[in-house]
Amino acid sequence: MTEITEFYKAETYRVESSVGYLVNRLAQTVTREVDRRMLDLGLTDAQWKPLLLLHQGGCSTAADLSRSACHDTGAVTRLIDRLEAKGLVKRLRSAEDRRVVNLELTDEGELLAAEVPKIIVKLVNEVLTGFSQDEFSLFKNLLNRALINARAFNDEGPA
Amino acid sequence: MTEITEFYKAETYRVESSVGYLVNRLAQTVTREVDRRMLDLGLTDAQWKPLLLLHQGGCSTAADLSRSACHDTGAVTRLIDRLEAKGLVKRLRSAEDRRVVNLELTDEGELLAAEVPKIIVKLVNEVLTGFSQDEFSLFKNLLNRALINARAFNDEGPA
DNA sequence: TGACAGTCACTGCCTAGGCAGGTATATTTC
DNA sequence: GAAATATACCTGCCTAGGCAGTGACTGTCA
Repeated sequence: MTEITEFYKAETYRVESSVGYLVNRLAQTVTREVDRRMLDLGLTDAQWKPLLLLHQGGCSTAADLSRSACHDTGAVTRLIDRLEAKGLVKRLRSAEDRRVVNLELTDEGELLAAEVPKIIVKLVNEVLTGFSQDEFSLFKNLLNRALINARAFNDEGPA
Repeated sequence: MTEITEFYKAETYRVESSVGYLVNRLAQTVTREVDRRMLDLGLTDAQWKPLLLLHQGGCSTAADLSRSACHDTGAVTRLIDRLEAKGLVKRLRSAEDRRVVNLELTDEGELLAAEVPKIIVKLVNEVLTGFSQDEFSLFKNLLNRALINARAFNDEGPA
């Protein structure tokens, strides 16, 4: 087990000065901006990801999507409900495995999905304004390492 | 206006390889772990922050909390409803300004709030396992710069 | 003083996700 | 082939937040 450095102490902890605060606020702020820029497409931040995953072929069922986004399957069911109601996704019961519902984008869904990367890429590049290539790599490296540390919790499970 | 580097391109964009993905996943994973560790206290990730802010004296009204967390005032109203229902917070209509409802922790609320920093600090330090002091500083610096870039969107408003 | 803008808390309606439980179907194991 | 196990999807109930609109109140300024 690696040594744990005391970057923070309970006695002097302040919400606003924490890394956790920064990470959450960054996610919150960007999410909100994505929502705003997706308004023209009639999409939300939660909806563009499954749309793009279906478009790019990485996922084809609700189970795929829930694994891919680390979301509850119930949440995904309802997310698909909303996408289906908007006429962007079709549900097709699989013939091979009758438990499975295959998801397909409608023509309109495909059209929207194709627009998504342009918006997202533009925004991410803007958020990284002023970053050098080295800083960009380092940022990803640090985020990745923090994520790996955090993920370890899930695996350990309750003692 | 600073130059914007094309770290990502729309044609080759993949959800899983994006910095945005890392930031969101990190926030999501840590949030879920906080929820788990707060179970004993009967708190959620959303609830420990207002509790601590009231405890430390940084906030004393719903408006304070909504500004502090960048949340909708409606969301805060309902968050306080839940904290009040748990017997952790009291609402006291202000005499000086009768629009204002002053918030106070109950005795039980104070007790819980005092436990919160221990849990949070332990978790954050664990997430930063393996980080050097330099990396820690750099991480905060990069997050801060990204956040400042992202915040600029809100200020600009629609064109 | 009386209109007006701003602030505070709240409400209804929406999207969104977690958890627990249920049903149908597949797969594995004996 | 029957029983146990796993998987896929769905549902109800919960917390949670955004947006728009409301009523009560305060401060300002003509």
